[in-house]
Amino acid sequence: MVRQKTEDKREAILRATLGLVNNNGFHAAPMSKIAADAGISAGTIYLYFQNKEDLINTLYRELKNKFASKALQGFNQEAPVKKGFETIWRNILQYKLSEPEEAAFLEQCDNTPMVTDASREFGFKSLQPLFDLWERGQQEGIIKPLCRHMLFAFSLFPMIYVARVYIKAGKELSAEAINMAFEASWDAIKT
Amino acid sequence: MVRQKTEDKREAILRATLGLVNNNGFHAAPMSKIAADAGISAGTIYLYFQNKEDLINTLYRELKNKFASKALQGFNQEAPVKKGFETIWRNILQYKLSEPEEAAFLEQCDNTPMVTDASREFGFKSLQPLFDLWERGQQEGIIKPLCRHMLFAFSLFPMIYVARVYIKAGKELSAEAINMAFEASWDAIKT
Amino acid sequence: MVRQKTEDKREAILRATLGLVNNNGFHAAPMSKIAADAGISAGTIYLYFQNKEDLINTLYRELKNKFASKALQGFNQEAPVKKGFETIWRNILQYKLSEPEEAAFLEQCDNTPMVTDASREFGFKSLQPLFDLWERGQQEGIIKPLCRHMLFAFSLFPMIYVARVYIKAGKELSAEAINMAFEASWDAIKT
Amino acid sequence: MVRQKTEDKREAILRATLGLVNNNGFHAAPMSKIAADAGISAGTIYLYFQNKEDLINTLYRELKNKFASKALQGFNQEAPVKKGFETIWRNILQYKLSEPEEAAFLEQCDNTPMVTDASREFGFKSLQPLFDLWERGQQEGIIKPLCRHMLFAFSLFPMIYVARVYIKAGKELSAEAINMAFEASWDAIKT
DNA sequence: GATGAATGAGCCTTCATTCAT
DNA sequence: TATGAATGAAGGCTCATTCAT
Repeated sequence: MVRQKTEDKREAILRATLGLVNNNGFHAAPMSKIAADAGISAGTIYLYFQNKEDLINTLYRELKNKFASKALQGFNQEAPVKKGFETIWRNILQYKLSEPEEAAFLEQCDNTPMVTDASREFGFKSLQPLFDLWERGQQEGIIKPLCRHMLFAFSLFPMIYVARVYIKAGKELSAEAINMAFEASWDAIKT
Repeated sequence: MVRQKTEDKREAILRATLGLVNNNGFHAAPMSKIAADAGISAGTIYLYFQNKEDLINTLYRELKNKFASKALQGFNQEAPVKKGFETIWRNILQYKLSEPEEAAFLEQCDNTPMVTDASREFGFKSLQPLFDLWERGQQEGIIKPLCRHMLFAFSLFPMIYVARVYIKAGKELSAEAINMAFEASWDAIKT
Repeated sequence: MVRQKTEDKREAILRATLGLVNNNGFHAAPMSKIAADAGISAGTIYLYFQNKEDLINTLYRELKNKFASKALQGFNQEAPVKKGFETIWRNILQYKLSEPEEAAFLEQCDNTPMVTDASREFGFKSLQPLFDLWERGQQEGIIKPLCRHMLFAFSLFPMIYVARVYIKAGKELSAEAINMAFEASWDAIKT
Repeated sequence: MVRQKTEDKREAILRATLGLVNNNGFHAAPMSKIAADAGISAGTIYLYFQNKEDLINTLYRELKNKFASKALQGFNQEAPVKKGFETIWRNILQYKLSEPEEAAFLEQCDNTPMVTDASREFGFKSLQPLFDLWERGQQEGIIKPLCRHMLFAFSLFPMIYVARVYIKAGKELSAEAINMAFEASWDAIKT
């Protein structure tokens, strides 16, 4: 069998990119260093990705996909609103804590022109089931009649921010603190 | 008079930097363009700042200072906790809405290695009076016993995020929406 | 059969090269694109040609050969000088008009260091019968005693240039214009 | 006085470009080598020219200008047609022989996509007085009713081609040969 | 203080060529 | 024979910074 472009190499490039961008931002992740970290030659990257923008956006989308699938794990469309929300909320926190590198990368991407609007839109849509849940909650009168951006801002952003701070400081979040944080999140959006 | 002229130039450089970084991120703000926008020569920047990092960090700190002074405007240490919090909360929102350029710049800076940790720490400390207020609230049993990062995340970050989204979309926030947002913020941290 | 297939591939490579070089010049004809256009793998080219220079020079020589055989079609060594010259002159024009791609390629090659002097010399020699004819004409006192380069320049180059201009503009050359052009060519070299 | 971008440096860059392109074609004239030959740093070129295309086109236009002014030297609008034509014809030959480097460069440019159509058009227009002369000749019935491309092809292209061949071979053109060549040129276009 | 021409390291990307399969 | 993934040396260009004026 003819040698195939190995999935391994593609993965290595993506992983190297993730690591370098996380360490010092996009400006510290030149293609040459990515190649070196991936253990390949610079030109090889272009066998797997069209250019740097494509590489970054591909990584962004793959991580967003992974993030969404983790976030929705065990989520039951028909569960009560609060229960469903808690599932997703804890999933997301869990992701942020257990995959801090990926999480940090995704956050970096929200502020760089290297990531296209299309990619960002794609990322946003990955949480559609959560938005549907909120809408149901609003119809049931359980959730405040705020737009999804507001709801996101009040119930998820804080936790994401907190996770980042804790990760950076190397501290641990106690189960109790997490419970309180969830209650705060819920309080913020419930009617 | 000479002194005046000199101050002008410094200001012009800072303003040009703000504008360029905001438009397209750090990578679109080369020193040469900053100089051009400021109406001076490239070399002149180095009479006022050691290098690019110094320029960015200086701007960051100055804006943080301005932000803090606006945030604390009219704030009375001895007012009731909720009242005091509301004052600051509305001040910050006001700042985000009326100085979107500066606000956007500060947020950009939170994700770039160009801004040193020392600068970030400096920025955080500028809101000390708010942290003191929270502590008093906790002693009075009015505010949840969360760390300041948590409290910040739940009561201020959401509003900041919302303001950004609205600014970007060019929409206006109704007084009513603002009121609801404040209540959500307060609900999130009050006991 | 296998032999057939192999010849096919060689031909496909040469044809792909011709097409690509003609469209945008040598710099737009990378080996990878040639391979793609020929429907083969990049490495395969090197089974048929030593390297790019060899490929280009081979194509150049083959086209020069084809050109010469067309140019001399129906040419009779013993015909009167003017008659013989007219035959070749019209053949060449015909070639330039009916095979513009090949003609354009050959002209491109006259200005690139990719084609060796040896190849160019080879190309020049392919018109030996015409040079012999001119020499006979000079001995008969019918043709000006100019060197072959001069004669070529005055009687053939102009027509080639004109054909190129017309091809580029997509216009047609009328039979009358062709006749006039031939007379001008003849006038230029006849005594 | 503040140091100015020296005209010298600009000239050095143009001269280096001319030399390198002439030696081995465009592909042998990388910006880095041009800079080295000009005795400056690579980045400096970009202070004088926007990019490589701009550099090449600028050089092309400057040489065309120089060429045109040499070609029209001593040309008198009101002289008899043949006389006027001879003046220009000999001027052009003189230019080709005395400035072979420049001439060779201009010819290279006619076959590269690096030179824009606009530049080529510009170059063509520089000989307008000659075209006017031809038109007058046609009105007077002295010159064949051919389009300017044809006239150019028959009366100037050959001489240009010859000059190139002689230059390349390092031979000299005798005054007699030149006279004959002129007569051939005139014969080709006169009625 | 102020200038701006000059630098040169470094970036992204292309492409002729090789070689294990 | 044929493949095509892999290479790595260039190439064009940018930009933070310096320094002679």
